[in-house]
Amino acid sequence: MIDIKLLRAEPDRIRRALQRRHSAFDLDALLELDAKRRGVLYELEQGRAEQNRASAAIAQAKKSGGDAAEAIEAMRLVKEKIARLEKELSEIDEALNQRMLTLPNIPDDSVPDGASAEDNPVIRVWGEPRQFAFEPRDHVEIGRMLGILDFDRAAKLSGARFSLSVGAGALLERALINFMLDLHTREHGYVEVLPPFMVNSDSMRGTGQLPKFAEDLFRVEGADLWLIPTAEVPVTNIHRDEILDAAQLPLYYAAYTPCFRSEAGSYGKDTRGMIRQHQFNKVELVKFTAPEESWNELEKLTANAEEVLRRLELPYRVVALCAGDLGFSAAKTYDLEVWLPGQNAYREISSCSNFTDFQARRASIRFRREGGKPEFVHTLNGSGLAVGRTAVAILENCQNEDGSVTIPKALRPYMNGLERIAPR
RNA sequence: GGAAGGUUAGCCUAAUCGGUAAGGCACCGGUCUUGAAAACCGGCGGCUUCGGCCUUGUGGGUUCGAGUCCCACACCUUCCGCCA
Repeated sequence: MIDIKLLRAEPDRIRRALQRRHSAFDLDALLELDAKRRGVLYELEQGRAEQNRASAAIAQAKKSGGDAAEAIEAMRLVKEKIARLEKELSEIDEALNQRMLTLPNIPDDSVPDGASAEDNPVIRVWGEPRQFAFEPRDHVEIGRMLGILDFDRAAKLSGARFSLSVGAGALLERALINFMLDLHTREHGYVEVLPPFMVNSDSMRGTGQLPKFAEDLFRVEGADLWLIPTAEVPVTNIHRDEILDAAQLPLYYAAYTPCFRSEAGSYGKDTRGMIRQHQFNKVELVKFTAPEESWNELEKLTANAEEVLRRLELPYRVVALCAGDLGFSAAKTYDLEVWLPGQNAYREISSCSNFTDFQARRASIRFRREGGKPEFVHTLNGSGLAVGRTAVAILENCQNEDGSVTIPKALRPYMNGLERIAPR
C-alpha cells in the first residue's frame, strides 16, 4: 500500500512510477475519489458534531427534569442527514480502498527502465557453463534413467504439473532443504521457523497476493484458508498488527515450506519436467528492517542466496528486474538465474526483493524508536533457494556420460556420504 | 462437532438503572538536583478542512443517546467428543 498522503502531495511521482511499470492503473480516478471522500467526510463530521451537541443538551435537560421532546424531534432530521452521508462515505471508502489495494509499489530509482524480462540487465556472473564431451541430457531424462523422478505416476496421483521423487531423488530434495537451512541459520544469522502452510485472507492481503492475484492461489473449500504460494506470506505476517522494538531489528527468518501455485496463465510454458509445478519446495529468507537499512540488507540477502549456489558449485548470474518486470509489491528485485545445460539457458532459481514499507503498511507492521512514534518497518525476502529447481540444476550440471550424477561435495554430508547417484 | 467464560489504548484494569470511556504501569518533556532517584506539573490511540470527528475484537440492530441491551461472526481460555 502506498501512503495516501504521498499520493496527494506527489501524484506526479506515482504517475511516473506507474508509467515505468507499464501499468494501466487509473490514478486520476483514485485522486478524484479521495477528494470526494474528504468533502463528504467533512460534511458528515459537521453533522455528527451537531448531533453530539444536541445529545448532550438532551441528557442535560433530562437530568434537570426538563422536557426534551422537542429536541429529540429535531434530532430526527440530523439523523437522516448523517445516515445518508454515512452511506455515501462507505461506498466511496469501499471503492477507494479497492483501488488503493491494487496500486503497485513504487520502483526504486535504481531499478532500470524496461518493459519485460528481456530488458533485465545482468549485474554479475559467477562460474562458467561446463563444456560437455557428450550431449547433455535434461533432468527429465536423467531422472527417468536413474529411477528417481516419476512424472507418469505423479500425473496419476494429482494430474499435470506435479512430480514424484523416489529414492535418491527424494533424498536429494531433503538434503538440499537441510543444507540450505543449516547454512542460513548457522552462518548467516537467520532464525528458523516452520509456519502454517495455509493462511487466512488477512495474511494474503498483508503481503499483496490479495485481492489482485486470487486466481494464482489454491483456496481451501469451506474455510477462509488458502495454500501458501511462498513462505513469504506466513513469515512476513508473523508480525502483522505488531509494534516491534527498534532494538529487535533487523529480524532474520529462514523457513522451509512447500509452495502451492495454480500457475494460471502459464499454459504451455515449461510443461516438461519439474521447472514449473503446482507444488514445490522452497527455503525462504525474510527480513524486517529499519527503513534506512533495507537497501543494504537487500544486497546482503542476495549474497546469502548466492552463497548456496557457490557452495554447490552451480554457475549462475544475477539480473536486476526492470521496472516493467517488477512484481506488484516490490520496490526492487534481483533474480538469481542458474545455468541449466538441459535447456542451454539461465533459469530463475531465486528472487530477492525489497518491499520497502509497502507490505508493512498493508499488514501494519511497525516499530518504535526510543521515545518515538511507531514507524513502518521495511520488509524483504528472497528464495534461498527454490529446492526443486536446485535439484534440477544439480542433475543437469553434474551429470556424467553414463547417466549417473556426481553429488556436489558440500551436499554429501547431507546424503549419508553418497558421492554419486547411479542407475538402480 | 458440543458447552461455558472471555476480548477496553504499548501493558494492566474500572465504568451503577443506557447519559457520551475513569485510573494505574511503562514511556516522553519540564520543575527541583552536582548528577540520579523520589516528589510535583504537563504529555502519553488515529484523522483533521484546526471547527471538530472517530476509537471499548469485527459487522449489523434497537435508541435522541450503546463499553453497557439484541443478532451474527472472528479470535482466546477451559471442559466434553473425535483424532496423529
